[in-house]
Amino acid sequence: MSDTSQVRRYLLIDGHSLTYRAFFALPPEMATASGQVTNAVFGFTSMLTYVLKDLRPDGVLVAFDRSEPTFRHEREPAYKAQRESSPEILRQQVGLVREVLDVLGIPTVDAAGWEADDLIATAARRLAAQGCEAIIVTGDRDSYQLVHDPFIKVLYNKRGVSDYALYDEQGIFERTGVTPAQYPEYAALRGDPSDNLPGVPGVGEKTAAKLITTYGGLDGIFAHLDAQTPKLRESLTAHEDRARANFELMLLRDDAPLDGIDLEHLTVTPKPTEARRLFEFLEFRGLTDRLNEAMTEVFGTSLGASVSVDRVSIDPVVVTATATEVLAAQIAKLEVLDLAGAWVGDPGRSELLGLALVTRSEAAEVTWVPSALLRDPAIAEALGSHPAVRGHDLKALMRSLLGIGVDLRGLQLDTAIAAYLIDPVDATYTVAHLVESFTSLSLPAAQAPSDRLDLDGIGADHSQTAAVAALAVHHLAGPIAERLQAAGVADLYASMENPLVRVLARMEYRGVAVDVRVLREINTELTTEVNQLAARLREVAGRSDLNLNSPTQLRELLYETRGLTPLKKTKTGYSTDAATLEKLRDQWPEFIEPLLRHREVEKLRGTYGEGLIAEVGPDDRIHATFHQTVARTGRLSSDRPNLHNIPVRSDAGRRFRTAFIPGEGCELLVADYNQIELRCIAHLAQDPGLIEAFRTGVDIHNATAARVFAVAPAAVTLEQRSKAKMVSYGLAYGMEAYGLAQRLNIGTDEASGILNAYFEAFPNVREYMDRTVAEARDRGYTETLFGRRRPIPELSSPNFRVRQAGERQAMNAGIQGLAADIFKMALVKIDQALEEAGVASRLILQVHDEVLVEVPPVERERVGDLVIGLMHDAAELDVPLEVNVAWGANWSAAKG
DNA sequence: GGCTTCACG
DNA sequence: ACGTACGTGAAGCCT
Repeated sequence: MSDTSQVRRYLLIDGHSLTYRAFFALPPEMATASGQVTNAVFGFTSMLTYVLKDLRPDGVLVAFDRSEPTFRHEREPAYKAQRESSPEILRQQVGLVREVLDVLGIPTVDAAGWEADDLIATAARRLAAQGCEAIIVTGDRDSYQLVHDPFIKVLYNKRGVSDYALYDEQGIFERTGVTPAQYPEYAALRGDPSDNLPGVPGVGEKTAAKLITTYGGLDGIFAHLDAQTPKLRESLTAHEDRARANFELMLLRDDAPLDGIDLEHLTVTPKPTEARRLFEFLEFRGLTDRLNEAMTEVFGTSLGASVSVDRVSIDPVVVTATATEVLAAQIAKLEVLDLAGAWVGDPGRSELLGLALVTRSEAAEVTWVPSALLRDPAIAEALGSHPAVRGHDLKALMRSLLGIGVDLRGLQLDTAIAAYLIDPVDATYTVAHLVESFTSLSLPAAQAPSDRLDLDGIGADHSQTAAVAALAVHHLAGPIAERLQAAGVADLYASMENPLVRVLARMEYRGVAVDVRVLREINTELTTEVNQLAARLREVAGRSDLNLNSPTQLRELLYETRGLTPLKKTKTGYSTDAATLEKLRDQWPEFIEPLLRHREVEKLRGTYGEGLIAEVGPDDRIHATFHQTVARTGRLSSDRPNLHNIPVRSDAGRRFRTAFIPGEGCELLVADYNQIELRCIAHLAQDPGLIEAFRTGVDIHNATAARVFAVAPAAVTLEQRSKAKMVSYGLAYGMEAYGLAQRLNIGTDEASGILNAYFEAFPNVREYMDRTVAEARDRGYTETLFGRRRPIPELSSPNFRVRQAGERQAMNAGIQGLAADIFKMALVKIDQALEEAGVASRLILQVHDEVLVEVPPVERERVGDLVIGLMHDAAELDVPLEVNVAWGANWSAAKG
């Protein structure tokens, strides 16, 4: 901060002049995603940042011209003269500059009929009279005349946004050859091109300065015309009136009204929340940080306070009955329980060190509870029964806590999931991000080692990080809950996503049992086959060093060495994917056939053989993580490993499913929805034909084929049925004739005929697709029956291709999203019912429209009925939801 | 880290 | 003239 014992220093900024400079210094392509051009406002703000940091003033005043026509000046400064051409974009940005100043709490002034120059001159002289230092920041030279040691200086913007010169009297003299007081007469003679002011022809900088210094001023010069060369004398005589008029114009007035401006107290008091919002809108990321730093350094008032931990209280390492009772009682009394876990490694997977909970929000007090203490029954119970738990990505914590006997049942708000519902496209749901976008706070930078708490060496900095996260949640909860409401997704959150967190945590915690011996056996067989195939392929190719996993090498071999006709291109070259190879097969069957098989087997070996074995835990179970905030349609996703893509379509691949088994003493129940997406389409489109078909329970693809190909259901051929099936599924994705043709290996004409026949048979479907796209375009987002929203900004893209992709996404989102919603509701209900029934059966896996449940034989009938019933009733559509159920000793056996 | 390929619904 | 079916995650190659 500025040293108050020194003379007080103020910056007087010419807002128009600098905005104008910035506008031309930066490219007009600079704009926000929404299209607002920001070059001038960015440049101005950047200049402001530089000058604040460099000059460290005690206060700032920014003056603007009033837009009304001036009564005094006939001349128009260049930027005004060009208003018609640079126009709207510049004018808008002057408005934005004023908004920036407003949120920063920097005083501004303007007055009808007065130019910024005059307001600045007035302020500068008054400040000087009080013994203060005034530094005028401007790109206009008029202000040179005000320079007055040691009180008034000019910081002149030479060019760009960061090139300045600071002039005192000496500086002005060196720059112009005259004193500040002589500057108006000097400028009257030579003119000011940048200010649209013509001077006396033949009089440039040097002559003007020489004349002024020799004769003291215009009067002296015109009194000694005879001393000049004939040419100069002639020009001066001819333009005396202009020079005299220029002089009048150049003189700045110092009697402008500074209404409401207290020059003694030009304080800067930012409005942090509004500032964050505005800078967010303007997309000033790095600049915001620099400006914030400057504001903090110079004025000690930052744009946003950090989340701060006043005190982390540490409970006794030695667990005494009294200590735990006290903590448990304290937890029970808290109205909300804001908490965050800390792990050595992966959240939810590695060992939980403990958790931080906000015990006194007013004092930003956080209590650190090490894991050892969490095992205490009193504390476990207090945590488990607390009805209003809030946190960020609490599934990870729930999963860890289940491992030490704590069952968090009272989740009220998970900020990560709430943020996902508010904008499922954003994809960055870290605590720090949310704090940035939902509050005016920020997260403190990592603590220096010396600041670390000493918790017996264990988890020292982790506890601090968790403490900050818990407090961040505390600050986030309000704003996020508000936004959930505002976005219309609060009900969806409360009824579906919130309860689902614990359901998934329980599934992850339990995991799915696998028979590792089976996995190894499959893997060994696959490895043998891969090796044989590889040897054969290298021989056929005559290349012992051929890497069959390298698309580059295959490309070279197939298309260059062997000269096969390339069919499809990728970004980097010709494609060698399976569909392409299939078509090239006949050109070199003895290589391509084993290559295709090699691809398949190598994929299975690498991804599933090796991959799954590596994920099996010491309990012989696989504990994947289910992500609730990833898929933009509302689906779940799975990783480490991905249990959503275990092979089933090929015989070789399906074998992996035999390794997925029920736990000891259980059977495996596998239940899935029959044709759920098609049923969603039938309901959404309200298509009588489709609805009828589903209600009567006929083979849907057969019925569809009968209608599309106009034959009796009994006369439908297998080929017709498979075409109809392809069309039905393609629909949900917005497939076009070309795509259908590719997949059915038929001509585009035929494909187009089939599509048209489909839409004629089921007219409401096409109407639904059109309506959905139109609605999404209007609103900017799609919405499922359950109120799940998905923004589709692509719909307003200027790029045709991108826009078309957006249309397909819009068509698909309502369908895939509705199916996902239905399934999520079913999961929540099933888990809840199993718990209420007090049975030992557990959900262990879900795959988009399929659930796996471990069931002890005695519970078989009860649990089977319960699962079928709940899935069937998960949503009320105009078509029935049909559920297939199968039982087995492994996932494959159970699959019909 | 981007690209290609491929496993699933 | 161009590209062409939605949504995921994992592995291996290549720069």
